[in-house]
Amino acid sequence: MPELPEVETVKRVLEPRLRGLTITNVTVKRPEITAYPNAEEFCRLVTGQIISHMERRGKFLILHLRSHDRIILHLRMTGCLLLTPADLPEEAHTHIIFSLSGSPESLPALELRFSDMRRFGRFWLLRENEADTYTGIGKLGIEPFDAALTPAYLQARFGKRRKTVKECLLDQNGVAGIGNIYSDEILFTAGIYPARPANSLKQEDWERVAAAVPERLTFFTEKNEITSEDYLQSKGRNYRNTPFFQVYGRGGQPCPVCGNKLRRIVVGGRSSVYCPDCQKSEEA
DNA sequence: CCAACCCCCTGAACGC
DNA sequence: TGCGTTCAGGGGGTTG
Repeated sequence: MPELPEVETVKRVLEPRLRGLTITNVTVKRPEITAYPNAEEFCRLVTGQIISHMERRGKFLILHLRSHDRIILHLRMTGCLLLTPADLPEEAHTHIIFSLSGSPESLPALELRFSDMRRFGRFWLLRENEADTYTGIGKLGIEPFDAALTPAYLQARFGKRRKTVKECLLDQNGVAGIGNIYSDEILFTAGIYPARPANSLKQEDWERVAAAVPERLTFFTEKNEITSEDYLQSKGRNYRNTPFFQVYGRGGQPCPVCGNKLRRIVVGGRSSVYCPDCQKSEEA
């Protein structure tokens, strides 16, 4: 499910509450979820470790441990991370449970639970200084809020490619964190037809894309803001920014800018919605 | 290098 | 009602 704004929201909700907690036990119910090392080894290495802080990189979450080992995870399509009192019933499709200690004694014991209906999500554990040849984080492109995200960067990276501009935005090794929803939203804001070949974009087009990427991702991240109580209450699935989508999932409805009908097409195998009038296939 | 497929999984929505 | 098909916001792998 989640793209950068959702992963960032998970990080913002959980990070302050996880800091300093000790992982006293780990239960892995579906061994395939731990991509590296194997489930048994994963549990052995994680047990007893203390969480220092949490980070997001692209759509990955990284739990930094005080030992400088780190737990890395990717939610993929339906993964969900919940910090919950240990006595609450488990969500369906709960595959990994981290028992935690260290919260104030007045509060009930906590668990960090990973549930994932489609089981595409993955966990990794990397020891301090262990080379990361497993997760793909090392190949990720720049963060969307990095000052390095300039029109020149995009043009240099994608300007000669024949693939569509939408596929370029989805390429995690160019800019990390954009998925199918926000690529549509970004291209709508930039006024660019999603199936346009990247090598047909002009300087001014890349300028609009470079501006729209951080602007839209910031906007949708802020719309997702949620208290940790509401986050838990909604099972981590209350993405409150969805009413603010301008085009995603709105094929056939009126364009929020010009009122003409939004159209749905397939680009790079992904469903894509755009406004034929606001996003011309060629610049005038 | 690239495009065009395949795979991983479950569940919701839709058509007949 | 039931059954089959299609689709879903993630990524990776193989083939030609």
